[in-house]
Amino acid sequence: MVLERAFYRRDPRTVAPELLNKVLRHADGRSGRIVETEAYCGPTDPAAHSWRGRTARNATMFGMPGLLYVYFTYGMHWCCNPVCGEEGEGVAVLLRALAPLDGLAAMRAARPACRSDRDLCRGPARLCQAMGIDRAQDGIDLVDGAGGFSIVDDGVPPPAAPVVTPRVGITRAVDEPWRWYVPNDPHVSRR
DNA sequence: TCTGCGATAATA
DNA sequence: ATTATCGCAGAC
Repeated sequence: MVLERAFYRRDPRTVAPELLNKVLRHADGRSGRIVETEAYCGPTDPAAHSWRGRTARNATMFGMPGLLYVYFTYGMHWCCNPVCGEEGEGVAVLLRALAPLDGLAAMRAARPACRSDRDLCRGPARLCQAMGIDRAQDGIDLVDGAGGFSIVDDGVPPPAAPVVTPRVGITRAVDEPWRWYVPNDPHVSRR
């Protein structure tokens, strides 16, 4: 049910499409189905935070697979990534959108500016806001669940034919087709 | 529905 | 200076 460490211990380009339709769960009851992901491939990927090696900010990205790397950007937003590959590789998958499943009231309360439930988790920073993920969750283990979060397989398989596109919001390696999303899902950030 | 822009601060 | 973004305003 809860994804085991071996699931994460693979190339992020393999993990990212397989993460589609898995469920991100907060221990407080909030949950959402993952509908959009991107792979970041470490020191060989100029768009990855780990491109120039390990720093204080990206340290978690070089940790054990199954940890959650949470980073701060644009002066006000948090985004989260399950760490993949082998420890020390610096590879991860950015969670870009969820279809909200449970705990919608708590999500709405966490995002007072949000008008429509469709937008609750539509975007990497929006989903972190809705789920209650920020600096306190950087480095938590999604496998043992001790940090209050886990990713579970509830039996819904990944789409047989996910949509593949270049990644969003980057300025380097812009042509690499390392974004995947569930076809025809209204909760995907940019269609 | 789409486009453009300002907010806001850590990082390198 | 740049940034793995968001929400609002204004146009259509």
